[in-house]
Amino acid sequence: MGLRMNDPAESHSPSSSVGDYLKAIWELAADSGDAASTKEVAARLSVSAASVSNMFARLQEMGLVEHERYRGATLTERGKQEALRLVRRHRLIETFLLEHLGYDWQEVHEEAERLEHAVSDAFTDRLAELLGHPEHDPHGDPIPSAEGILEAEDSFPLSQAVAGRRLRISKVRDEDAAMLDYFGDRNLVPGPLLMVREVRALDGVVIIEDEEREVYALGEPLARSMFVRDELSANEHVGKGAS
Amino acid sequence: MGLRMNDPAESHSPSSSVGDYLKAIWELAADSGDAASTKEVAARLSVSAASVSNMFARLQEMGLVEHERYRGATLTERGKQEALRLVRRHRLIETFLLEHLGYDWQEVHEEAERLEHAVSDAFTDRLAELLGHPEHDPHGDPIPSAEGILEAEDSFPLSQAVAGRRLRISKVRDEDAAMLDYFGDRNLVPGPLLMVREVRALDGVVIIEDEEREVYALGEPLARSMFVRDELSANEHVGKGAS
DNA sequence: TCTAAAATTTAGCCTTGGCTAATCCTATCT
DNA sequence: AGATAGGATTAGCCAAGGCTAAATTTTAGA
Repeated sequence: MGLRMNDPAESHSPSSSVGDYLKAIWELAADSGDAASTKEVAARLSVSAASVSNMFARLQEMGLVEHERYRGATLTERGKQEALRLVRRHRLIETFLLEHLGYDWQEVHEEAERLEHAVSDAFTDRLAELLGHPEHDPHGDPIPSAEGILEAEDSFPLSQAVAGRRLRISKVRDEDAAMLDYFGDRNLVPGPLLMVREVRALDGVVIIEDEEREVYALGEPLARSMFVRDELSANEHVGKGAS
Repeated sequence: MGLRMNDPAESHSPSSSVGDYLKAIWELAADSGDAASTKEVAARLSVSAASVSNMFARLQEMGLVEHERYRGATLTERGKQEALRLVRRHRLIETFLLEHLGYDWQEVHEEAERLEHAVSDAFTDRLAELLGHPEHDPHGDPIPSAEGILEAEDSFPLSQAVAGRRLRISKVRDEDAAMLDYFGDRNLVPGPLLMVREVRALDGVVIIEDEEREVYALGEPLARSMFVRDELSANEHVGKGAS
């Protein structure tokens, strides 16, 4: 944008495009564990693979990702912090839209996606205060702290549950509006307890019962979009430490 | 960026740059009455004159301004509506930042300037509802309606007042942070009544007294930044209709 | 009226972030 | 091992919006 500067540290806050890439890489790493491939990022951002390839090189230049040719990109520490800043903004903004402006689940994502690039850190922190410093957004996703720390994740998709367990819904995927609606209409939102009646390997259907004894059979796509946490509180923390 | 379309009507919402130009032209027209010159717009947007010249041509192309070479630009009806949409957003956002997020006068402008390009009309209208459909922002500036109608302006700068009049502060210019602070600290904000003690042609100093009998001598720059309205309520509405 | 200063426009260049088409790796299948 | 499909990269292009320097038009002063 015209401002010349040789400063190699480039402390500008990244453009909105750059931020979108960082967030996409972060999200992909979060659930595939691995480096984000050109193709995955392209799909997520609705952009051509060539553009992604191009941007990977620029992000590397800026010190935001590590990129080995033909091998995908992973965030550097700085890249991760930047991504988390955006995630924090996004989730706080979503919370605000849902709780104070009467948005419904589907409308929220798009608006937050635009706003997260326009607000300052000062705005974000004051918004957090207005909202009472929530630790999760209404989907159940944890909100990174202002210092860029994200709560460790101990939930797993309902599709991996075992029958007979008591579970608590921790979050629902916010990618598909129709699913969000389905869950929302039935009060299958973060918070309530569930009982797992059956997990059918045959077709991936999971049968659950909620606290009102209502029973639902969820097909695999739905079961993969609902995340749950084991409900056994403070007694089973063995075998998770080392190994 | 990249979406091909021949549609001459170009119903895209304008880019943030285009919006900035439209708003600048609108604001300049508002207080100079005339077409906005290249130089004025350049100064207001901190951009080179060449860039403005360039953009004037593009805005003309888009049907947003009327531009005669070497003669400045004026908004078309469409351009004006677009500018008013942004002004509405800006003023509602400022109101929200001041009233709900604890911003102070100086911080507000910059944040609103960025946000006004990122929010949707839906957001704007819901925000208006949250705020109770205010008709003025905290500076005293009227907020255009969702339909793009702006209240007629009947205030004038204090520098044009005459001694002995009772006036009500209707707004303060929000361009200079130091001035805003000066006014804010002394509760010279939209609302209160003033008595004009003296208007000194010699040096432009205006001497006023507020409702607490506090007396202030304001130099011309300050007096030009405070806008007032005659306080004589519902008896003098003659000679304003036709003619 | 003529001329010089000021404002405006034009020309030519840059960066960001897209795109398509062509080429190049990698990995997989036979 | 070798052929080949599919993902990744490169090459070359585009538009938006900036910039500076040079040219042009207006305007104001003598």
